[in-house]
Amino acid sequence: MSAKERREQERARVRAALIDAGRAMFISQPYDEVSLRAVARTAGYSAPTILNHFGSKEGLIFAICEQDFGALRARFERIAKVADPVDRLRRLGEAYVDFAMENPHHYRFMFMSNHPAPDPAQFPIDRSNPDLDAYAFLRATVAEAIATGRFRPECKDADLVAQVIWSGGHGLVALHLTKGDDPALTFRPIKAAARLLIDATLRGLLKAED
Amino acid sequence: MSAKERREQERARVRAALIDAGRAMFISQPYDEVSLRAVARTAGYSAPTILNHFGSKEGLIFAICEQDFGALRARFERIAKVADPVDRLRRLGEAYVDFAMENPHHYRFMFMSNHPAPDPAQFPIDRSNPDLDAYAFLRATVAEAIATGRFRPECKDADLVAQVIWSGGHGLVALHLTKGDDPALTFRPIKAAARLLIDATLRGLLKAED
DNA sequence: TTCGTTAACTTTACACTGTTAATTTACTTA
DNA sequence: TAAGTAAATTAACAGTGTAAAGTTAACGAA
Repeated sequence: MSAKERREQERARVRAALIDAGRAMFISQPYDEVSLRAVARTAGYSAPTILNHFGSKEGLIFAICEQDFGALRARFERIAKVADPVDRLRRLGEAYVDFAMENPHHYRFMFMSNHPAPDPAQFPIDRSNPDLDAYAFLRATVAEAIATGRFRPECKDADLVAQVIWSGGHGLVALHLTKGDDPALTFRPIKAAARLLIDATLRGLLKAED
Repeated sequence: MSAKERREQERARVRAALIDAGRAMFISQPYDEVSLRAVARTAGYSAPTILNHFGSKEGLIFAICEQDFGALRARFERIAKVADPVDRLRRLGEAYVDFAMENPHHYRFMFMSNHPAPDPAQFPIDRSNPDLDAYAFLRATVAEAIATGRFRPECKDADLVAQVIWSGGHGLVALHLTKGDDPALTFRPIKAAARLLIDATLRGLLKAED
């Protein structure tokens, strides 16, 4: 093994250690309550080391999320095998809501925080590959259902339909994450709401016979 | 005028000045990019004066939002006169989306930020009065539509149905506010999406004959 | 009128934050 | 062995929200 390779391996090891330490804290605390210094301390490094590896605090959090979103991708891959595109949409919605509630801080950072899109050079997300990108997967499934004539005639635009469906799922999750503990809002169990939401949205978008 | 009254009036004047200065900055910048010191400076006071009046930074921002949400309430009051509850729901959805897009930072703070519910003593929002609270208004309208037999039989729970409808609207708005400038997501115009979303959601929830 | 009280505001200070710059340390290579 | 390089460190910067202490002015009672 060359010296350069060894250096790179060591660098990857440190990077992994920082991500692990960061994840341990980020699982239980949201983005803005996890301080770089705290992560660095638990990892056994100093704060600027994180910046050296990830460029910024957001870079670190994004790296953590990027890794853990593999779990969502894995579920998508299983769902991709479902033959009927409408069934697939249903399963997709359930998986999306489940994932968000299991990883609230990840979800919050990825879909509810306003940050410039991460540097594609450092974190390449293939937006055109449905296997890797959640929205692309949704859009492709919608397009398939449109192509096979399942949607109502006014639903010809796959992006528009996908965005309407995504809005429902995201809204349900986001409200629960931000307002779920508001005692004045008697939230119904999210599972029940998700079921009604998915059923109603699809019924409203699909042709009557479905 | 008694001295005490004069003092209270002066206090209200300062309070209004702080709110005005805060609003001017908060219109164009989100919550976390508006610093107390900056607001205080433009209002001609020192930072702790804001804390004296509003208890915390969030207290100030909430006071600003609380005032400006009067515009939303005014629209709701007009909509309240619409006879048909389903028509009312439609109008409600449109008004909600419009308001959010016209006041993105207010919306972000009120519905997309995680803060403990504001002290009810200082900011009393009557949750039971539909004229004042957006969710209460939505819920009451849903309940009326349920009572008059417009919704499908599985839609008996006004809270559940209201939360499903709210999810759609909130999700659409929230996605546009956080991801609206992501070049990889070709967002369709929000007006068009809102129309399809509202149509589809209601069609999916209402009885077929509607 | 004068004195003590009170309220409102300011200055100062604290404990943080993410980030940058300068510096040290260790290792590789010529 | 000497030079060079990469990666860590410490120190420092410019902010933040907020708490405590100090200042000033107006008020009510003697």
